Amino acid sequence: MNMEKTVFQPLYRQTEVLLTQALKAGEWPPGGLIPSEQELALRFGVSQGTIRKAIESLRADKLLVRRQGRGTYVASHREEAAQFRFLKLRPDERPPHALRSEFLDCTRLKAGQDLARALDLQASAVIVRVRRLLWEREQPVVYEEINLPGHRFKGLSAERLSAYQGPLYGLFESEFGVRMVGGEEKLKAVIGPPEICQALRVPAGSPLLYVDRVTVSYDQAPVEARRAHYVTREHHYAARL
Amino acid sequence: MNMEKTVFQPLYRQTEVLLTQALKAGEWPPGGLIPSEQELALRFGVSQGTIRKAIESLRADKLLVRRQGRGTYVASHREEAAQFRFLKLRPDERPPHALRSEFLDCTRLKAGQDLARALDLQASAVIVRVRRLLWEREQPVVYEEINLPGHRFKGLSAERLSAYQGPLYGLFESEFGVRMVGGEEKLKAVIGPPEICQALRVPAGSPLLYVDRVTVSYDQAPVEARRAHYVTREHHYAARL
DNA sequence: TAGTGGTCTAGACCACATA
DNA sequence: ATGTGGTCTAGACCACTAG
Repeated sequence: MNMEKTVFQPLYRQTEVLLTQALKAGEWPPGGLIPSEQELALRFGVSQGTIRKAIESLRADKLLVRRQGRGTYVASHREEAAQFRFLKLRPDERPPHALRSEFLDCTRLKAGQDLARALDLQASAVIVRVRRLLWEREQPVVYEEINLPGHRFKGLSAERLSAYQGPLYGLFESEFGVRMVGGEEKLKAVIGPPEICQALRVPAGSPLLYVDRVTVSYDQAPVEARRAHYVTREHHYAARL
Repeated sequence: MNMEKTVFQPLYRQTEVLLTQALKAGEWPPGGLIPSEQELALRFGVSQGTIRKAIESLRADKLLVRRQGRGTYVASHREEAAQFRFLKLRPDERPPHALRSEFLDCTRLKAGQDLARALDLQASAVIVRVRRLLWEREQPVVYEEINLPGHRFKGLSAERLSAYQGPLYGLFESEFGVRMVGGEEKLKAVIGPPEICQALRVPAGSPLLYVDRVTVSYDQAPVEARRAHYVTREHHYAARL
């Protein structure tokens, strides 16, 4: 009988969606200040407490950063705190520190079936593929292949990559307006392919940690498919339960 | 309102601590109902809103489960929802399903330096060590060694383990009053040791995913050190960013 | 119908940053 | 001194569950 189920969404969820849309539209730049609770409450026609709950949810998802006395900011990959959120490789003994990036090449090609599925594209769509090594001191520890939808990364080139200082996702957000907000990784232990072992300066046949990442932007839209091999001889992948 | 300047903690944090202590003391059993917000507010002398915030924090940490119209319950490892929180190995293609446990042995020995440090014990303290295989259908996929502080797991034996049906952490919480609430894992890709490859029915020299877990109970006290080898030929370790 | 948690509001006051 | 977010309270009403 009662076929119509109420599609009830609480006000603070609706407000959260509106805020996310504003973020997605780039209404406030990464690292920028968003309006105060009072202003937002007025704009959306809800109480301050409701706005607060919506903001708290976005803060928990690391889309916003709150600073008492100063205001609420759009999270940015350029901040110190965000550096180790996406790279979970840590030295076994020493404290972690930033890795140096060496770009190998940057090419454009057709996505193909697998990547098209991962990135929610047509198999004939063009993607940009970046390959690089990450070095810790004089030892490479990561070899990775980064695949991006071509239409969202138009001017990306080897020169532009090499010229940029800082985390890759920082470049993506400031130069291409694509902000990575989350992702999933699938890990396997594999015997490293010969050419990758060579690039990583480890003996042929060494075990490597294979990491398959799909990174998403606002609304969980996939915008990056990354396949990496980690050297875990003196490092480990850190996960929380 | 007792607010010391130097050690200021908001009221809802203090309330959270009190609730955690009650949980730790076993005032309400796992799976059991805790008092309503009204009762707790009265008991701790704070408003309902403050109690709500404390409970929400514990719910986010998966120590409590709330059900509208019914009440707030102590989280339990026997519930369906908690099954895959600690084992992140998933089949590449098929949907995940519960694994069968085969216990190999259960022995008592001195902790030694490494385990003593991980479990916060004296090196001379006695630990219980359980070794087992986890099977998916007719194929073993996990070999693991589980180390527990002997004084908290007095009657644990091979017979008792084999007799119990369901998740291991369910037995720990109901039989020994030790509830696992979180943990950290360190992952490495390794060449499987011969005896472990043999137990897992994979060729000698196969790459395996080595997982070093430290599991904690209330107040982040370590209560388990687990070393496992995963077969990732048709499975992967799933992680979120 | 009674009791639970879930949502929403309004207002007061505190802590912090900046000018 | 002003404006921001952070905490705490009180009360109203809604949604869900169970007897």
